[in-house]
Amino acid sequence: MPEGHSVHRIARQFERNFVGRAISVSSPQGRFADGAALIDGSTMTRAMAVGKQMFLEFEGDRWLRVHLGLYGAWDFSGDILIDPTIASANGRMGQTNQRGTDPIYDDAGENSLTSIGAPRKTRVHVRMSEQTKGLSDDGSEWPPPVVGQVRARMMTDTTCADLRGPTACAVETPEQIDAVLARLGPDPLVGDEAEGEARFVASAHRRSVAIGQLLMDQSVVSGIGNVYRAEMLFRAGTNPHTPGKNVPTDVLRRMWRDWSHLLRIGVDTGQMMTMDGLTGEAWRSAMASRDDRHWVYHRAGLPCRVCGTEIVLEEMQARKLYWCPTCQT
DNA sequence: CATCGATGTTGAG
DNA sequence: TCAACCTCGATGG
Repeated sequence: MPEGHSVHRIARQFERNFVGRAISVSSPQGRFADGAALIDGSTMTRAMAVGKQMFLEFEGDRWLRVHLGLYGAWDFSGDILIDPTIASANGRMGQTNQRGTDPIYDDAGENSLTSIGAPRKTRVHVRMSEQTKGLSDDGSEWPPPVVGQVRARMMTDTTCADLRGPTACAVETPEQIDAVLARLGPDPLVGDEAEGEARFVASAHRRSVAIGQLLMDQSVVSGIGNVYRAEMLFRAGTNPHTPGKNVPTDVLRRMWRDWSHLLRIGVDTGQMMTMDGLTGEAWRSAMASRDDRHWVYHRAGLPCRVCGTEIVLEEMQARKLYWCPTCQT
């Protein structure tokens, strides 16, 4: 699954295009039929993301909770108002293309609304005028045909969002939502940031578990996944195996602030930009392909960009962990 | 065209 | 600790 930044971007799309409107909710695939019936036709009143969880509030004290899991994704089509706080275009959010970006929101240009040769999977269609109402600019119908397994479809008069492959998609009560929220660690984009920092530092510093595991623990800090974990540990110069209690609190504070920084960049650009210190040719080179965009992630056996040591690949909690044994001590 | 692996979590054993 | 979930781009034949 996309890490925390993508979920915040998706929540912003719902905020802009669905909140305040009556939503037709269905489950073309059928597996969400019961839940869909509970909220079908009601007005969405709020959309929010906390870490990798998204919460959509409907009138009548009903919430839809969605977690994309490893390969879930949302497809948006129809009229899409682009949130000014995020970059261009529209289409599929969540999964990433071969270049490691959110294709829909990649502001590199290729997938923008005005571009040609957009990737096959990108469903870019914006109604241009009354005359073409009911039709999209790519010639497809309205509502869009269901393609493949669509767990949930949410539609306003003009905008459609299809959900596929989620780990969680359930209508819940405010109490159930509170219970989920209570289990989540702080998210730099939710609530008071200084308070979040204090919570993160305190909970990480009291644990004997490796910091590499703590960063991935959604009850310690929300939204970090396997890519950001590896990159943050490299940026902090920290050995992933260091017990949380042995990581100096000032280093933990720097890690929290780094996460806040990286998350904002991710939300703004739709890319997991972790080499933001680079400029000019170095940046262009780093952005050229997904495998060239990170300090250590997906670089097993390659020389460390800083010291030349071979990047190590090991398994930590059944997830691949990449790190530089020389730079991270 | 078949198979693999992935930015994740849950629950069984 | 590991299988299941159930999607799709990448990879190899």
